Amino acid sequence: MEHLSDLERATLGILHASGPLTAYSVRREFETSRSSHWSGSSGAIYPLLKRLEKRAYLVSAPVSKGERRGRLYRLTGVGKSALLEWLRSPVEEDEARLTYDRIRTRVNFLEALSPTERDRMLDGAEQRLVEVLLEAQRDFDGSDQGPLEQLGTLGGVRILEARLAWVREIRRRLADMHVEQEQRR
Amino acid sequence: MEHLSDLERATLGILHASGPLTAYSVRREFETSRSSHWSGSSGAIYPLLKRLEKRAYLVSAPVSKGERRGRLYRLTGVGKSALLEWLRSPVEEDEARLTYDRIRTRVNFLEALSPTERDRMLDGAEQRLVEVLLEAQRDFDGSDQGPLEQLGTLGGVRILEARLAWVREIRRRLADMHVEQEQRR
DNA sequence: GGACACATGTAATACGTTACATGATTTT
DNA sequence: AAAATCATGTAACGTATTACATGTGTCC
Repeated sequence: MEHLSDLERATLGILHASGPLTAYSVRREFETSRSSHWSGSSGAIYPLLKRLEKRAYLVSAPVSKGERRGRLYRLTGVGKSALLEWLRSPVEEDEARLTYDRIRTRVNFLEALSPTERDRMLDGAEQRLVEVLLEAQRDFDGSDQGPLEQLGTLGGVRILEARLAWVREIRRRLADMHVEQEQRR
Repeated sequence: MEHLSDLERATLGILHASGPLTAYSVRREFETSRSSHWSGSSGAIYPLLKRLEKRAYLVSAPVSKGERRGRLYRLTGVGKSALLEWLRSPVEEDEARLTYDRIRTRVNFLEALSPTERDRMLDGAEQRLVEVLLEAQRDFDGSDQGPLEQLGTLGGVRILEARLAWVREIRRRLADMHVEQEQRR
């Protein structure tokens, strides 16, 4: 059964949810999904699909839309089993722990900046988060997703809300710290 | 000035915050940090430090603790400038958007499971999130970090809280949906 | 003195990104 | 007819992971 990467598993999931797709359509799913950190670059997807087909998770059939060559990829029984096995497997600690947040990465080194610069950075972060949150909320509200597929999108919204609240919280904390320092003088 | 990866920037930040360090100590910062998605493997860190030294962001001097060979890496002016340039640069949309959450990746494909299996998966996710959140809160409370370094840790806590609340929310939603379906029969 | 953690490093491997090449289809 | 977009793919590149090799210091 071997090991599958998250990108590979997500690809199996997309193929399961959205039926047979061409490589290009798979790419677009990743490209347009706002809550994916994968770019869906062709250099990633095309080799990945070939890989998965060689391992029998997928089969492809040539498709002729007009003159265009192309292959439609479809999940095999093996592929579906692998997807289900993953989804049914116990959630590991790493899955709960591991997150990646580039704003948090910056915040970790806030110390290197002056108080003014810190606030400027956090202000910028706050603005971006607001922008992105609005987008995500629009995606969620005016979505053609079913109630189940929406749940992932909802997670994206909730996490953005939390990140925004957090940035605001630390701006307040820093402002308070600054006031305290002033008073101590 | 070239392009630096996030891991490289984080390394500069660590070196700035914690003074001269050996490669091993840098590794441990990543390994023990619960809110980093980098493993801090030696195969990543040793070449990275060499790379940064070759590009003049760092300098190293041999250190002799007992008989042990080793090199102590220290930030140069160039390195500090690069760090500050990064921290001062406007926050980009991608930094607000891009997050990685393996539980959300799973949830996106919940549809493939039966209602019972869905709940089992979410229950497992909830338990893991509780575990990890408790750890993170302990880290935050009993921490020897200064108030500024704590802010990143706080972000980790806040995001975990949000992810946990989200998982609980979708469990409720799914339960409600299920009840509705029962009633409709 | 044996076991184990500390510490430094390299090699093989895998895989995602960027950039590029190519051609079909649609739009203007 | 030219430009833009759709679509498929490859090649070069960088870099993170895993596994391994090696040796030191410490604890029992």
